[in-house]
Parts: sequence; structure tokens; C-alpha cells
Amino acid sequence: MTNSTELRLRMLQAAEIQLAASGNDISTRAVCEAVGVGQPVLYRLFGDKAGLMSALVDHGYDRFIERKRHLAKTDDPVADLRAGWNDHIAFAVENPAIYRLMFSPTLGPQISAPRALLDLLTGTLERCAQAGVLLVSPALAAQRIRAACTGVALAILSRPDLYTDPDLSDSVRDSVFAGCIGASVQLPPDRRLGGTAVQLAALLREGPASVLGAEEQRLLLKWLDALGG
Amino acid sequence: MTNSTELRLRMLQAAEIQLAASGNDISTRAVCEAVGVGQPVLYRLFGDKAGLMSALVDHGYDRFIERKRHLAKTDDPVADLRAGWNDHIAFAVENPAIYRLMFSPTLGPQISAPRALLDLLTGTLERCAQAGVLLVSPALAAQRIRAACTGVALAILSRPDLYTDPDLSDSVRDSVFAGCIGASVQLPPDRRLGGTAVQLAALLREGPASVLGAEEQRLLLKWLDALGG
DNA sequence: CCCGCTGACGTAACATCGATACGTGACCAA
DNA sequence: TTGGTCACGTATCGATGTTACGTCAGCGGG
Repeated sequence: MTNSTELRLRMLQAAEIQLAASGNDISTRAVCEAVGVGQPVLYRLFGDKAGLMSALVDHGYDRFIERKRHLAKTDDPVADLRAGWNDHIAFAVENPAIYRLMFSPTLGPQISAPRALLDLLTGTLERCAQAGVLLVSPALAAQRIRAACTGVALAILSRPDLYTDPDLSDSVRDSVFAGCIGASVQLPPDRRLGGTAVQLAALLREGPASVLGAEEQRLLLKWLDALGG
Repeated sequence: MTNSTELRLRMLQAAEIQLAASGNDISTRAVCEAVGVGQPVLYRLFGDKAGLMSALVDHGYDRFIERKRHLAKTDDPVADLRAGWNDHIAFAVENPAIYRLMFSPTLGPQISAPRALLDLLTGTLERCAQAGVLLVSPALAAQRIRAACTGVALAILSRPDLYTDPDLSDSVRDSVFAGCIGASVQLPPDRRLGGTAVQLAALLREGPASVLGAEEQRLLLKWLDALGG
């Protein structure tokens, strides 16, 4: 006989497949059909369609937290922090539909798993605080990091046509980290070079210089754009 | 006779009210009932429920862009940038349901309004670039700022119980800005171009860039020297 | 004045979906 | 065998998105 928890898992997997296929919504009928049971079993196991969705989100959080546990915990908490951000983005890209359910929920009954996940982040940040590199309390830093990280992830997921910068995640991550972590991250020389190139390009576009010809300026602007990234 | 566009507007307003009330979903029947028309008019005006939703989102973007136009454009582009971020957050808090529709869309047919809004941000950033305070290209900076800003807004909207820091928005804003904006060195405009060229030439001579070939850099340096005086 | 046409509207229906009442059969203890 | 409990499926209800069809106002021509 199929155990109740096993059936529950099979329905969750079926629901997850349907969600990934349709993108944002599923049908209880289709889920039951895929598993080969009637609809009442769904309502006995999950009580409600919202219950099924909540279970789906919880299942996603389970997988996410499990994944985070497998991340190596090194003796450099800041490096762990960076790895955690990157893993967050990777999870979002690999599971777009569930990620949206997890981190862009509708108003309504809240789930407790996000709190646990935020506490996990706070734990890493407390190790940073013990290392003496944190500028603010771990709780505040966790909110900033999580908010910015989900923003980047949702942006990449929802509008890949608008958010085309391959370094978007790394850039925002470094900026937010720099605002929370005191360890001075000096700008590499090529960064300053890029900034200067961007500035010069803007100035040239505003008012072209007279010492250079039109064609030369066109090529110059092209190179400056390349230098600016 | 009620004009067609006026009827359209009334239905949009009714839909917006219902959306704000229910939080995340509306019923075509309820919208038509509220306006006092049959359902076929909705399908004649919007073609589809998705069409109604898209029109709702477009309407939200219209209001948002109109609001941004009324923001004073001062001679300090960085201050304008900060005001724009704060206005974004304020709009999200004042219109949570529509904001979610606008900035956390489901997969599917994309709307063009977000692009226009991102271009508006890019415009302000180009003014920053002309002032010489931008470290990266306006397009890249716009992506970082918009992604982080929507992340903060969605976090505050979706989980106010988790994101309790009243300074969350300001903190993330300042961090992200710090990653895109350098210390401004205000020089008279006519001298800024030459000075920037000299600075870029010095940086290039100190450490050549990898994105340009040797011959290209030689010519670039020649032009930069010409620009510098 | 009457007739036919067009365009907009409402009524009523269909398909689908979430949710549930009820009957049926398996299994178990006495 | 009998009575009871539990899980399941069938059939159904109410609501919702969507559409076919009839109806009516307005209008130009005979």
C-alpha cells in the first residue's frame, strides 16, 4: 500500500512539474490525474489548494535549506557569505517558478520557513561579527542582503531582456556587502579606469571636442564604451 | 453616450479597487458588475482577462511615470537619483497590489512600459555621468539600482514582519549608490573634458586595458593627449 | 412611413476549476 | 459472519473565464 507521506510527496512532485510547465498556476484536477487519484485525496492531504501551494513552498524551502547546509563552512565567514549569495541566485535560476512562489508571495497567510532561512543568513553574519568585520548588527545586515539578493534574482527571472548585465549579481552583492562589512575592499585599478572612461564618454557626447575629427570621435567613443564595460 | 475610452477607464478603476481589496486576483464578473455592464464589453475592450491585467499594469506605469515627471529635476543629479529611489519605495507602499503586478510579473507576454521606466532612470544616470561621478555605464548602473530597489520594495510589501528595519531602504540605497557613484570632483565644464582625458591617459599608461589591442591603445593615447591639451 | 443594415449590448449558455456530499469496498476485531 | 472504521472514487455544486446568439437603437434609402 502506498504510504500517506509517500503519496503526499508524489503529489508535490507532480504539482512542481505542472508549476514549472505552466509558469505560475496549477490545477488540482491535473495534479490528481497525474498521480492517478481522485481530487478528495488532495483535499484530505492538503486541505485546500492554498494548502497545496503552501506545502509546495515549504518543500522548496526544505530543498533550499538542505542545499545551504551542504555549502562548505570555511573559516572565512565573508567568503561563506559571498558563496551563499551566489548559491541563492543559482537556486533562483534553476527553479524559477518555485522561487517566485517562495520569495514573491501574495498577501495572505505567511509561512514560517523564510524566517528560518533568514536566521541561517544571520548565523553566518554573526560569525562575521565575531571576526570583527561587521559594521551593523547581523539582523540588519541580513535584511539588507536578503532584500537586495531577492531583488536581483527576481529581476533576472522576470525580465531577462531588461537585466542583461552578466555581472549584475556580483556588482550588487559587492556593493551591499561593502555597506555592511568593514574590511576595506579597495577598488581595483581597472575599475577606476572604467569609471574615468565612462565620464569622458559622457562629456564627449554632451559637447564634442574640436581637436578631433568626427570619425575619430566615433571610434574613440566606441573604445571608451568598451573600457567602461 | 458613454465614450469607449471613458468606459475603459471606469473598468480599469473598478478593477484596481477590486485588486487592492482582494490583494492578488480579481473576477471579470465582479468588475463588470461594478461598472454596470455585461461581461462581453470587457472582452470587447480588453480581449481577455490577461488583457485587462496588462492594461491595469500599463495604467499603473502611466501613473508612476507621470509621478516621476513631477519630481523636480535639480542641478544635482545624484540628489535626483536618491529622490527617485525614495519615490519608488513610496509608490510601492502606497499601491502594494499594483506594484506587485508591475514589478513581480509572471512569466508570459512582456510589457514595454518597464523599459521606458528603466530609460528614465538611465537618463538621470547619464546626467550623473556628465557630472563625472559615475563609475560604470549608465545602463549598468540603472540595472543595479532598479534591481536592488524593487527587491527592497517587494521585501517590505511581502514580509513586513521579517523586514523590520526602518532604515532598510536608505541603507541599501546608499550601498548600491556607493558602488556606482564615486566622489565628485567638480570642475568647470570646459576643463573637465581635458582633465578627464589626462586622467584616463595616465591610468592607461599605468596599466593597459585588456579589452583593446596594442595598436588601438596607442592611437587612443594619442587622441587623449590631444584632448588634454 | 416603412424596410433593411450596422453596431453595441445583454442573456444565456458552455467549459473548466475548486470544493464537497455520498456511496462503495477493503480491512479488521469480535 | 457481522458490524464498524477508514480510504477512495463518482457525481455534483458553485464560481469563473469565455463565447454564441438574440435584441434593440440609430440611420440611410425606397
